[in-house]
Amino acid sequence: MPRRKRSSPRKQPQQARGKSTVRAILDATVQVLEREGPGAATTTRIAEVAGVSVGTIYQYFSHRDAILDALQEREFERALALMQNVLSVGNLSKSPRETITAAVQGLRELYVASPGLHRVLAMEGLRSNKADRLQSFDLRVIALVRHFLAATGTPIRRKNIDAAAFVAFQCVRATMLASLLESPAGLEDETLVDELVDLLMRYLVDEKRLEAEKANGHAKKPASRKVSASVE
Amino acid sequence: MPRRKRSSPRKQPQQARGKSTVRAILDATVQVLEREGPGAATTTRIAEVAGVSVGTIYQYFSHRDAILDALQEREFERALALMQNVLSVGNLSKSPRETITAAVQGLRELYVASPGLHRVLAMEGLRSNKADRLQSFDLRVIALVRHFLAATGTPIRRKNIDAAAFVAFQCVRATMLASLLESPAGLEDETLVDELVDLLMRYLVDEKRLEAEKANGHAKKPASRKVSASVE
Amino acid sequence: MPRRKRSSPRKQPQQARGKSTVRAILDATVQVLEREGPGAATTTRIAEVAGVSVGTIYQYFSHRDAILDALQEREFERALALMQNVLSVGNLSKSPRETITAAVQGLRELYVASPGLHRVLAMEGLRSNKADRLQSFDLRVIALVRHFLAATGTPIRRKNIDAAAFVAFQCVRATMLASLLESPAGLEDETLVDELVDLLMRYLVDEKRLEAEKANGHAKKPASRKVSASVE
Amino acid sequence: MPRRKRSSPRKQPQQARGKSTVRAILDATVQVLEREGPGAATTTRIAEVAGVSVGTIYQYFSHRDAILDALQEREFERALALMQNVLSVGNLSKSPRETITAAVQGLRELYVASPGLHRVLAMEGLRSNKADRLQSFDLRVIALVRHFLAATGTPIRRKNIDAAAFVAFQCVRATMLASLLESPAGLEDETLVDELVDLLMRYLVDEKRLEAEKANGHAKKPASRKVSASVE
DNA sequence: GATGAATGAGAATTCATTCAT
DNA sequence: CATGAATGAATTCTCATTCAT
Repeated sequence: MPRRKRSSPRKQPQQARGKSTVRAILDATVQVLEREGPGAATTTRIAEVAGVSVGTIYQYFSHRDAILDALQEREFERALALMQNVLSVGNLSKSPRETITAAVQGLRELYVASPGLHRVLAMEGLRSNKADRLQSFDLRVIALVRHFLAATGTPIRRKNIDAAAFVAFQCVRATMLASLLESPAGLEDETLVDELVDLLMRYLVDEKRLEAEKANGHAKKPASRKVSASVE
Repeated sequence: MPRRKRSSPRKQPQQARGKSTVRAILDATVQVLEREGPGAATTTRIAEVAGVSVGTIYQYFSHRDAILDALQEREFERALALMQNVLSVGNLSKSPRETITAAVQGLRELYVASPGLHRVLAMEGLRSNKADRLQSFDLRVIALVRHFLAATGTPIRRKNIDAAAFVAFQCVRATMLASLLESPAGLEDETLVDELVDLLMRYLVDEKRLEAEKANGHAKKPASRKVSASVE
Repeated sequence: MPRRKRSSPRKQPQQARGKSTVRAILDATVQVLEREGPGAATTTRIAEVAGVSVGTIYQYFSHRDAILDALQEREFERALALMQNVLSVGNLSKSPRETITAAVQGLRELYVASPGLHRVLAMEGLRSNKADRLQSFDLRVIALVRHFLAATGTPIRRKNIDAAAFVAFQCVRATMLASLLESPAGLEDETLVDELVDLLMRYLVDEKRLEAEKANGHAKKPASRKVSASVE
Repeated sequence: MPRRKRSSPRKQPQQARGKSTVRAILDATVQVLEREGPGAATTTRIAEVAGVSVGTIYQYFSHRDAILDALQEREFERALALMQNVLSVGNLSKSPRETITAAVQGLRELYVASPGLHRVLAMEGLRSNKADRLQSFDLRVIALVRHFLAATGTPIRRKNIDAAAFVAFQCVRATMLASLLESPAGLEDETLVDELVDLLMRYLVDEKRLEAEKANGHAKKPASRKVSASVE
């Protein structure tokens, strides 16, 4: 009886063995996705590659999609960790362009590492509007960014930070994914990063004010407003 | 015992009846997609809604996906027609921002008209790398844009026009689709268009030079270079 | 939406249950073939009769025809076992006519046991030129026969043993099948066997020399030539 | 509504146009069978190749299988004409071996001309036990043969002429078909004919008596018994 | 008579999920 | 806990046949 959706939450692995089994399943899924394509990622095949039986999968995941959910979660965590790293205190002194470059570069590495996975995650995202999951990720990133902006005083051109974050996120994500899947001629990796960085800089940062402030020796008090965002 | 797969190219409707049947099938598909979601778009359901039998579908489409291909083609045509209209001679005098706004606005209407369809088209695009189809669409749009740019002399900031077109296309497409499907709070329709227009303007157009030229009374000879693209 | 064709090699039953399931499927197929005719042998009906679900069939057979292939293999094995028995060492002293009679008689029993099956196997043989499968069977039988001939010193009239084996095989097979399916008046079972035996004797064996040798007290050294075949 | 079997006998073409249409359909069927294989011989494809519409086929044939029936009839007629020719009065003086060779040779030409057709006819023969059709053909051939034998006085070894005719027919048919479809190495066309002729001669003709009679100057009165058949 | 669009029952095949061992 | 054989609903696609034009 396939595809019956039940919400009985599966056991959270509480033992070491469980943890490694879950990881094996997730890794197997990614491997299958990368090497054999989305069509091959059946529960049976995943179990095979993971070295367990189908039954075992259902010990840890309530249904097939839960595997993908977990994978998405994992990718979110990685992206978040990346952002946290890029926006960490140690980088407060970097220029906005440097910071953005680091972020885009980092994200690109995430995508390059497993394009097949991201392809499927994107498909799943389209298939089932799991807004909440994405939402929470968004919120965390935005919080991170806001914090960083406040700390560095980077002058932001956008009024509506939420909208800007959404737009920026979609642009980066879509462009990377598409370039990875289509690999269009004349769009080498560096070009891609350069274009995206430039796009983000011009879209997000008020470069005029940035230079002024730089010249000014950072005279402005960046933390004086919760978020220094304005258009003009 | 039907088993063998033969990819007989399907009949092009030669009678008036056939034409309308094809349209009925396509429309039914869109309708199902919009009202019942991607999962409901089975050949049986489509036939049902179209008021024909399954067999009839296969008179005109070699396999289920061919319906989606046709639908994509149709949307491409519409988008192309839109662009052609926006970039038509009558609009040569419009400002770049006005032109871009018109384009984005128009595309948005296309997406709003059938978000479910575009969702599925996006999914299909991810599933099967049909680069060629997209490619030909891209090329035609780019040709259109190049022509327009050359005619109006809009100063373009990007060096690599192909890359820029690719990035711009992905940004607009992804953002629209996502905003339609997720309808995130605080991102109303006008906001979306505004953000995208601004993004495109800043990414594509050399606004400094644009203003200079405007002040200059268009002294520059725009057609003097094949494509007036430069960064700075 | 199952669509993609993947020819995953099916599992070899590793548990006792699997073995008996495979047998159940094969037996059910034969039963359906015999009782309901070739047209009734759909996967669904076979599963029904076998007391399993369709899915189970596909655990062990990659596609419908694979069932028939397996059945053919099984019949080949049986025929081979029969021949091995007939041509065994214990029968070296039997006269050629006795040996041929035993072979034909035995084959007839195989056909009589499931004429419907052999009908379908013949049809399949015509439909898809699976030369290799037949070839390997042929070769094994021919090897068997050559060996026996060499051991008994039966004088063979044919020069071209391969051609003769082919012709003989086709004659026996076709005649039996046709007589079973058409059951023509005046061709009772014994008549059929008699006719075939006589046909084979006269076609294959050099009876003149046979008698001479018999009179001679088997003075000839039969194994002196690899195969004592000659015309005249 | 496929495969509904009705027995409304279609119109016999009474006009010239009808005749040629029927021929076109039959020829198209053979052509498709030969060039595209049994699987391609759908009514639609046949109509296409014949240059008519499907509807037209049903004007002359009550159902698909009727086309094959007609084709079988046509082949039967050809075979019969061949036999009639071979066994004609002009050939009374030929030796039995010459006559048989001519017959086998002629049949082979029939098979070689359209092996694909004969393959399908054989399959159909297996599928639907249309004993009567075959029967009437058999009877006519046998009558022909009996007549010839009586006229020439060829001494026949078989007691049961009907059984012998059946066996001989099956042997020739099966061997030819199989050799055509499998084209086994080492069985060239002449070999095949030689083997079959020898097989038939030894199976059917009493060669000892034949030579005796020849030496005797045909002293025996061949017509003295209705059929001069005996086993020794 | 001819046409060919429409029909729809029916066939093969897939794969998420369960559960007895 | 793990296993993997069994399940069966659901899906795609075919093709002989009909009948309105």
